[in-house]
Amino acid sequence: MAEIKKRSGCPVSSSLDIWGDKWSLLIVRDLMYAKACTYGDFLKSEEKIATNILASRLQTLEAAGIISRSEHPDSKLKFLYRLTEKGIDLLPVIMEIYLWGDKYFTLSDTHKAFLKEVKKDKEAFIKNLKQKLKKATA
Amino acid sequence: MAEIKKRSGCPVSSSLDIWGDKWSLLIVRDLMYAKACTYGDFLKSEEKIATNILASRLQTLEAAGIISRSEHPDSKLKFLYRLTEKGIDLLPVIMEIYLWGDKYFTLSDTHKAFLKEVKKDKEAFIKNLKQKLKKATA
DNA sequence: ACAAATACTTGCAAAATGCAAGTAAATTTA
DNA sequence: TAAATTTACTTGCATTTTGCAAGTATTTGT
Repeated sequence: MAEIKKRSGCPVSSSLDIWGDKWSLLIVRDLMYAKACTYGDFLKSEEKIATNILASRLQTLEAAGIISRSEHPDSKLKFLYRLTEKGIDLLPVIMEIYLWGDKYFTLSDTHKAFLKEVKKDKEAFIKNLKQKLKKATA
Repeated sequence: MAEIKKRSGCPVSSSLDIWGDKWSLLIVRDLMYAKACTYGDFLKSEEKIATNILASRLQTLEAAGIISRSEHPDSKLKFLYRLTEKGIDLLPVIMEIYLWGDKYFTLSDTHKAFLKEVKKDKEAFIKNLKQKLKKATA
């Protein structure tokens, strides 16, 4: 893994240096829903990430301490990826992106329903989900 | 401008399709501080964006309705870029990135001071800044 | 009239992305 | 128990994006 170079001391810039691309936050999104995913689970996502890109992003995110990789209880063939606490802390970012998307895109009924829930009480929703995810931490 | 292709119906994915790269949100960040920037102003930022990339991103962001381009009152040579309301609505996203960065990077005193202010009352800070930016809208 | 400023554009090399196929180990199936 | 399948990747290659340096056209200031 080539280490990540910081373009500046700005925390926004440094954050984007790590996960500022079209795929990283989708991996985080998947883990936010699923709590734990295998490599194959990520490949199944609607956006169809290429397998080499997935491998590369998983490595970067793990190196950055945002996700963890551990053995699957059922099989030595599988591995489980989860959010670390640092990764869980990206949840507010993801949620604000969802809310922006809610305002400026036409959403499916599923997403509409999800965001209706979120908007009822954003803080509570995030807090609750954070707790659930924290319990699943390896 | 090639139009932006959506990878899926997920609002997070669609958002990243527009501004999910290492530069777009830094442009938004600059406008959040400065209210209005010229092309040259963006080039002066610490991260040193390449001029062709800047031109490309400004076009994309304008096409997406996130920023506006208008004439400079002082000179026909200059143009002013500002956030539209859609762009201003990205502020919560940026602020959550700031807060994540605050937790996981070592910050300069300037950034520390800034984030201390934010954390005193996040909602109020965002609301206030939104209003200020809205007044500056072209 | 000439030089400087401003907002880009262009050309090219390097890096990242995307696609398809391949590999190695573990597990399931016949 | 041997063969087929599953799983997590890796590899090779074409395409796209990025980054750097230089160039251009218009306007402004001297």
